[in-house]
Amino acid sequence: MSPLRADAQRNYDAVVSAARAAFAANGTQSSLDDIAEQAGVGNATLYRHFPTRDSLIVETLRLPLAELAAVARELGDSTDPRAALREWVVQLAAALADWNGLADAVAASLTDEGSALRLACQPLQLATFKLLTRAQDASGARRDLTAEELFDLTLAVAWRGGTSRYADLLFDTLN
Amino acid sequence: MSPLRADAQRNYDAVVSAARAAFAANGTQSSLDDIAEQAGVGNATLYRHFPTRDSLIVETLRLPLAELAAVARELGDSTDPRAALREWVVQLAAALADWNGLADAVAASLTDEGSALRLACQPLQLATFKLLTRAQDASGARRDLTAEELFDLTLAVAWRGGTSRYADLLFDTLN
DNA sequence: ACCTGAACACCGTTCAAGT
DNA sequence: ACCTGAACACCGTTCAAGT
Repeated sequence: MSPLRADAQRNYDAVVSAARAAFAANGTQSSLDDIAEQAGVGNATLYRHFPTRDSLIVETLRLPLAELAAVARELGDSTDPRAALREWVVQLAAALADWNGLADAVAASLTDEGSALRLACQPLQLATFKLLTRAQDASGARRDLTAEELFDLTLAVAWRGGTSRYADLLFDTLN
Repeated sequence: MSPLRADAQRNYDAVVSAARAAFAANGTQSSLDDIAEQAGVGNATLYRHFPTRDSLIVETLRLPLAELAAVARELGDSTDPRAALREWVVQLAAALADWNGLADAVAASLTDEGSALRLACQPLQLATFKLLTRAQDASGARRDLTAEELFDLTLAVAWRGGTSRYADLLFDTLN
């Protein structure tokens, strides 16, 4: 929790910026050595700050995750729980499809107990649970579907591109 | 098309056997060097016979692909086109989920023009088209869904394990 | 404390040399 | 014709040496 030394902070930020650019351009499987080089930093410095690829992905996802959290809060107040759930699925699928390989990374993290990415996704799973339950209580979604299943299927939609077409098809499943 | 020399044929078969065992145990991303070693063959011999990983996967899939083709033929004669389509989706998803990484390999091959795996999957896509069209003509499936979309979504179901639960949920989309 | 380049083990792919 | 081990370039990860 102690603040980083100034040069360490600079390196940290440079790595995160380079990682974001590399992930956007070449997906989350981008070479970590390349990212370190783009950041103008020794490769071991990257590992010092981010011992796992997941931990680096999580840091680059900070903003999108915050945005999704805001979306979930808004939708939780909607007067149309069914429409709110639809919108959530669409936005979640789109966000998880933003970078190539991200859906794979998230899916793998779900079975990796200590993963930082898994931890970072828990708010998304919780939001899915809340919005699904609310829709079910308003008879806006079938009762035999669990939040785990819906999150998993949304992830699968993201894996195939995260288009709203597929998200809509998935949503039609909820009737 | 000329037959292989006897020792070459032996090596070929040994590689395919070792690949099948490795794919079943560790997924389709198994190390090719390991497979060659397990087969008791130099690594370059593996490459001589299978210039790409996809081509090796296709050869190991020969039997399951033939079985799926037989299933498709049977279902094409069913008197209940809607039930037949459901069964096809369930079986296709299960087959594509049989090995870890197989769904990823197939998905990647779809955008890889010269892939042997893409070619090998074309009969599956054609069967999906035929069975979907037949169900649609019998008012057993929504008309706004294309065979490409259904195949793609079935692949996504396979990616998440290929359980019949998910295949059923996907099927409920077809109403 | 933090950084660095090099080392290590691994992988996919290619090639010169063998029979 | 076919096989082989070694070579090459690459990657993730770790470590001894620096400041």
